[in-house]
Amino acid sequence: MTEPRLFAEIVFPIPLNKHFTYEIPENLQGLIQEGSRVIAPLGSKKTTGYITRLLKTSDGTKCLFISDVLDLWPVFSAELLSLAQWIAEYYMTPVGLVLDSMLPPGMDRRSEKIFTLTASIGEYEIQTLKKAKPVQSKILKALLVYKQLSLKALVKKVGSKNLAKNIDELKKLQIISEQDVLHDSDVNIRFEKYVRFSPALTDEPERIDAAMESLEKRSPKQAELLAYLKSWTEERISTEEETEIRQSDLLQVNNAPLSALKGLSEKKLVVIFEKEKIRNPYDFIPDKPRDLTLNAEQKNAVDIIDEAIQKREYKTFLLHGVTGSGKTQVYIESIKRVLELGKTAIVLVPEISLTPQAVQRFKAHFGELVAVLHSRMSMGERFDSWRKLQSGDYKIVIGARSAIFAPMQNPGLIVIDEEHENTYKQSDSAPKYHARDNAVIRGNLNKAVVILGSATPSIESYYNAQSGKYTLLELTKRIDGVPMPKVEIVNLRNEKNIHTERWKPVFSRPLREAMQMALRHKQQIILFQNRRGYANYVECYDCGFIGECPHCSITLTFHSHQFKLRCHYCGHTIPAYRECPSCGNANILNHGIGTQKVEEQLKDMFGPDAVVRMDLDTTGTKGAHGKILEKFQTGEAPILLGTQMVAKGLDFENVTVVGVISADTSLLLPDFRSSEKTFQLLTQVAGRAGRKDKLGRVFIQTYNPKRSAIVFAQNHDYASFYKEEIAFRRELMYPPFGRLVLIQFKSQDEKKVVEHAGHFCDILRDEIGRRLWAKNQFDLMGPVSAPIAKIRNHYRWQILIKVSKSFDKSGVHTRRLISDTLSRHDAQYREAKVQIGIEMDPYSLL
DNA sequence: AATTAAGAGATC
DNA sequence: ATCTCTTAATTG
Repeated sequence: MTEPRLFAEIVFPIPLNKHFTYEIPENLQGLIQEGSRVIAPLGSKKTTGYITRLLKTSDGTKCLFISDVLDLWPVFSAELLSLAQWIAEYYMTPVGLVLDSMLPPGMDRRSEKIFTLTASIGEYEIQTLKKAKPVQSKILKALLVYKQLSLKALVKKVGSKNLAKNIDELKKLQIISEQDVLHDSDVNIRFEKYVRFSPALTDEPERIDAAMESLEKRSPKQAELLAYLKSWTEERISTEEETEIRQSDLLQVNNAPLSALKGLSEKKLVVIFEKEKIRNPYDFIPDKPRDLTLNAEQKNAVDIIDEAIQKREYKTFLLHGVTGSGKTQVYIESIKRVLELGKTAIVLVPEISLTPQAVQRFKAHFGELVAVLHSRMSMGERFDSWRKLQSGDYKIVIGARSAIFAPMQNPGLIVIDEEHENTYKQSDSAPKYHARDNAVIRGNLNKAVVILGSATPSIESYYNAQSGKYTLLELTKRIDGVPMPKVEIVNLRNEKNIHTERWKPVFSRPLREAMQMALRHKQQIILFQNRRGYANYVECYDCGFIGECPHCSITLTFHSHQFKLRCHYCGHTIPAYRECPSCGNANILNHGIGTQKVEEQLKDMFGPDAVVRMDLDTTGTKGAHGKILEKFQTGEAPILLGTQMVAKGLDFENVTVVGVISADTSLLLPDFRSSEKTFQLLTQVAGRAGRKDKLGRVFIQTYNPKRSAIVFAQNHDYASFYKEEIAFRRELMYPPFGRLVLIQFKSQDEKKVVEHAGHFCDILRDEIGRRLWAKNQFDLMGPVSAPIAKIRNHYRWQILIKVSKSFDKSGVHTRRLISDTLSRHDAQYREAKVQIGIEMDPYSLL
């Protein structure tokens, strides 16, 4: 009796919104499940694909066999598969790409065609061919030298592109042959060699001594190794630890050559074996846990959260706690409850605050159960974390946004720390998802509790808490009774010399005086300026010429260190102007303030060693981040200056003065969220001041002292800020009342971009028009040139769609509208030259 | 006549 | 995404 035939639906990690049906060969039946990774022939080669569904019958006519299965267990659980489906639909991204982004990079495998010479060909034959078939002659020559080459390598060696026909001819003549070779994955399990006594010897310890004696004379090194291994083993047995020793350690300690060990192994005295090595960049010994005594508010929050945890139901909490109110303690306590139920936990933090210190804090409580996942780890490190999470060895993951896809078994709790942070929105590559929103979906699928924590919740989340979608928990007091810092607003317009000086002052008098006072008392200072480089832009005083990037339509930023002008979008760098390239005069002005300029002035005022600067330019190398913070922590440098990086989660006891050099940098951006962002930033920065018994002072410098984002931040008044902001959002139908979709058009050809954007918009209007029931529900903005009209030589245009959420709650209508428009536009106007990108719920409109 | 460059179409 | 096939332009 033959087994019934089985089929499977597969998606591939390619930008193609389609699945394929394959047949499962008999020998793989039972090994392939929904969520498995397989190798299957696609087009002319084999590729890694993901099984989304098992089928009893096939629909199509053509149907190939799956070649192989890649893992013992499916890499995607049923819940992750569902989550991927949801993301694919909501963000209008092919499922294959979504699934791909859920795995650590480097795991997939693909095949490649490799060509080899089959006939014996020499210089003579190659020369003969040269006239009639020069390309074929070149192919043979390359193969003669390199023996075997892939198509890609062949193209490179030969120097021409379309080799297919020539290769076909050579194949027919049986001069060359091709082979489909399956490549290994880029990342693999790493093994390490270990040594221990042979089992026979451990039973009869006296034989060890006998062996040592007999080796003493002729092989002293071997005897030495045995002696060391013996004492090692005895010590290990007494502490009930594993008795094996890492081969490299054993050899290094005894300064012995590998051959000595080999000798012992040949005599069957020791066994050398391989063990998996887990690559973990956070492999330090955990600290002692900090005191976890909770205050009344924290305890109350934990109790309410715990109630939901015990019910094993989905529920989302918004934990609104002022800076320094101890939200992390609430997380840790909640995680403990979840672990007790045999469940696991996911903790998301913004990428920049994923410091070793932050990880250390969780490791102190959960030790070896903690895994870390973020994009700055190496492939091997991510792969190992991922595997041990899947196997259940790790119970907790701390990671950046993509850790929301961690392969946890039975997650019971998902924490999103600083939930308002825009780093949770992926906006550069597909899928353009929001990790916080995905967390809520995943929580639902896994019946897990979700905690969104923030001192300054996003307007959307707070609204959800108000309307009952989330449950609001508040922490209004700082731990240990530390008072909120006193915030002073400094109106820069009142600062003297502003009109007589060409350069606007960096430091106002009040801030300067407070800094001097703090330094005198050996206290520390944190300064915040949300723009790196030296100056915003350079301008010629005489003719008005402004330095701009030739590839992107933005001004160049002056970096005084290297005396260069740099584009912050594409990195284009040119020497700074000594005289104006337009009029030739040497009257170049630096406008605006960057961290470098601030640093320079600080060094002038307080000496060259007083400041450490932390921004993208100084934290480029590995470990630089930690070194800078250490310099500040030890008090070596009393002033820490930086961009956003210094605003987040840093706790230093001795900081009494915090200064915001310019609050206007983020306030004046053309973005409906600019005042929300400013409020959040100022509140976060202010939270860095004052610990324990020292009262902190915060100075906010601005030219717009009346702006509500600034005034409310001064008073630590989230409620009033929310009230004002939500009214504005409601009136203009911005989120959370409306849904935004950004459609971007990109091309090197400016005319084409404009044309396509216009055409797309026409169809969009037409599509809206034919939906009579939807009339006036969609608001179109554009097409317009994007705020940054050109990046890396690509011109950018955009259309913004705004739709009321009360009309289209789940977004189906909007997605339908867009996909209909897309297919019509594609059909009439198919041109690869213009890229169209669709982003749901864009975070930045820039 | 052969090669090269560019565009369209399909992938089970 | 990546490969293959088609078509038209380029070249000696």
